[in-house]
Amino acid sequence: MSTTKSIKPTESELEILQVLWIKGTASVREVHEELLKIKDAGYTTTLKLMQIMFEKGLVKRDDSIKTHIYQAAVSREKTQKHLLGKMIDSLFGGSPTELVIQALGNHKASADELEAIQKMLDNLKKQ
Amino acid sequence: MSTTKSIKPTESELEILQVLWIKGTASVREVHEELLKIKDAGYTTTLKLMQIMFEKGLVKRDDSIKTHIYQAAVSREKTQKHLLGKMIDSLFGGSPTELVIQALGNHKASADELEAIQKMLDNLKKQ
DNA sequence: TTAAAAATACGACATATTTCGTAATGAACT
DNA sequence: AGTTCATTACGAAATATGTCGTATTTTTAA
Repeated sequence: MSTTKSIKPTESELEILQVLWIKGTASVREVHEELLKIKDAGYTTTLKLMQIMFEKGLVKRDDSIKTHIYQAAVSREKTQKHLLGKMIDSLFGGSPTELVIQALGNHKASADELEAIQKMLDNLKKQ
Repeated sequence: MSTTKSIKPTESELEILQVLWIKGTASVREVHEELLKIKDAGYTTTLKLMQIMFEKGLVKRDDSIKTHIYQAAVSREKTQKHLLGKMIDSLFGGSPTELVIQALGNHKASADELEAIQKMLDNLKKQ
C-alpha cells in the first residue's frame, strides 16, 4: 500500500513546484525570482504560498538556518501520474488512449519524439 | 477570429459537462440524478451550479418551458484540447511527447487501443 | 552595540467555488 | 379556486485560494 495521499497542487502551487523540481533546492527568494519571470506577485505572497505548501506536505524545508531552504516533497513523476489519471477520468471517459490520440493530434512532435513514442509503443505491444 | 474565451471549467462544472456531453440535452433533475451516482449533493446545489455555468457561457438552455433544458455550450474536444494544453505547459515542460509517454506507461491499454495509437503515429510520420 | 537589511510570521482581506435553505413561481389536479 | 408538487430564483454561508501589509526575528555590517 503506497501512501497515496491526495496530491492536488493548485495552479500557483504547481508553478512553485516547477521551480523546485528544476532547481532541486531553493530559498523563497530564489523561487520568487523565478516566478517573476512568468507572473508578478509580491514576495510575501510567494512566501505564504510556500508556507502553506509546507503545511500541506507538498514541500520539505530546512529551517535550521536563517534562510529556509525548500525542496519538493512530491515527485514530478508522481504528480504527473496523479493529475494525468484525474484528467483521464474527468475528461477522457477513463480512456488513456483517447487522451494520447488527442495529445498527438493537437500538438506537433518532432521526428525524434515520434520515434520515442514508437519505441514505447513497441514495448507495450510485446507484452 | 474564433472567440476562444477562457474555457476553464472547475471540477464540479466538469462533472456536469460530462453528463451533458453524453446526454446531449438534459434538465437539472436529470443531470442531478446522474451526479448522485458519483457523489452526493443537494438538488439546489446542482441547480445553482448550472445557473452559474449558464452565466459563464459554459452551457446553453431553453427556458421557454417550465423545466429548463440545458446543453453544453463548449465542445468536449475543445475543452479537452484546452485543458490538455494547459497541463502540458504546467506539468510536462511543454512537451506533449512526455505526456504521451507517461500516459502510455502508467495506464493500461488494450491491443486494439495500441493499434489505434499506432495508426495515429503512422499518419504523423508520413507528414 | 546599534542600525540597516533580509527573512519569516501573522493576520486580514479579496475572490472564487461549493453548498444549501427558503421563497417565489408555475403547472397539474382535485 | 385552492392545494399540492416540481421547479427556478435568490441570498447567504462555508471553504479554498491568492494577495499583501505590517510586525517580528535574525543576520550583517558599520
